[in-house]
Amino acid sequence: MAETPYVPTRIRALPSWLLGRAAARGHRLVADALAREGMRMMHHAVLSAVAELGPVSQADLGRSLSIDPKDMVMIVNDLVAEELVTRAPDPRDRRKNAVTISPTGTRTLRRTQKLGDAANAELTAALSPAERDQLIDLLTRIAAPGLDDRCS
Amino acid sequence: MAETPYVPTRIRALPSWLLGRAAARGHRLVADALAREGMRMMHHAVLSAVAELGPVSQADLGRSLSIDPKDMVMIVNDLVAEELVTRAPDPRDRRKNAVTISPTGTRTLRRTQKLGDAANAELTAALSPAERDQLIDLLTRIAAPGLDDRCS
DNA sequence: CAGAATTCATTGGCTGCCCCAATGTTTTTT
DNA sequence: AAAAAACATTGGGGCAGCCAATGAATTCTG
Repeated sequence: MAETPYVPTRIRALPSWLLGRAAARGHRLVADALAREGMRMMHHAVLSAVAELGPVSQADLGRSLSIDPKDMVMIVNDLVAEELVTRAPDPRDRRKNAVTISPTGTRTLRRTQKLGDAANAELTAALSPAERDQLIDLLTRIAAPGLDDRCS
Repeated sequence: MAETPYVPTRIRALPSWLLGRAAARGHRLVADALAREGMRMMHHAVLSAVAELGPVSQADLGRSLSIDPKDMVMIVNDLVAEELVTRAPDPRDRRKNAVTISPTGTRTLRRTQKLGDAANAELTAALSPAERDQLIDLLTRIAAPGLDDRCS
C-alpha cells in the first residue's frame, strides 16, 4: 500500500523548490560522473575556465564562476597539487596569481568534459533538444544577477 | 577597466551549472524573505506539507519532500519547539509520529507563504507568466526521479 | 504462530557549497 | 605622499544533502 508518496504539495510547484531539487539531481549526476576521474565539480569548472581564459587571476576566475575567493584558493591549491594547473605571480601585477592550465590539465579536462556532458545529457534526457535550449535560456535569465549591474 | 567579467565560459552553458546558480539565487531570495518571520526554508516547506497532508508521519513527509529522515527529525524538533506543529505517537502504528499543524502554525504559515510567493515572484521577475509556467514544467520533468519508480 | 524482514524515528558523522571578516602586500587613485 | 582599492590568503560559520547504525514496532513468511 501507499505505493505513491506523490502528493501535490504546494511547495513542490514553487520555482525555488523545483530549482533546488533539479540542481540537487544535476549535482549528483555530474559529481558522480566526475568522481570516476577523481575530479570534483567545482574543480572541473575552474579547470575548464582556466583553459578558456588562459593565464588568469584567481579573482577573475571567481567573478566568472561566482566562486568565493576563499574557496578558490582551496580549489587552485588542489589543482596545483595534482599538477593540472600552475600558479605563478603575475609580473605585470604582483598582487595577482597567473593561473595556467598544464598539458596534464588539458588532457584531464578533455576526459572530464566528456563525463560532464554525458551527465548533463542524462539530466535533461526527458527533454527534447528544443526544450533543453529553452530551459537553458530561461535559467540564464533567472540566474542572472549581473545583467543590471550598474543600471542607474 | 575590466568592467565586465562576463566571459562565456563553457561551464556556464551547462544545465547543471545554470541549475546550481539559479537554485542558489532562489534559495537566497526565499531564505532572506522567510528570515523576516524567523522561518527557514526547509522548515517552511515541512510546515506547508503538514498543513496539506494533515496528521502525517515523518517518513511520509520526508518522502513527499525528499528530505532525509535525520534532517526531518531536526526540523520537526524545531517546529515543535516553536509550537507550530505537534508530534504525537500514532495509535494505529506506534512506530510513527503523527505530525499535526497547530493554530499558531496555521497563522504563521499564512504569513510565510506570502513571503515565499513574493520571493518566487522576484526570482522569476524576468519571465512572462507563460515562460514561468514552462519553466515549472521543464523543471518538474528534470527534477523527477519518481516517475519511473517501478518500471520493471 | 514464531522467526525473518521491513519500517520508523532517532543519533552520529561527513561532505559540499555559500557567505563574511581580517590581514598583509601591491597597485591605483587622490 | 597619503588614501583607497584590489588581490591572495587564513579563519570561522551556516545550511543542505547523504550514509550508517540502533532500538522499537509492525508486517511478511514459512
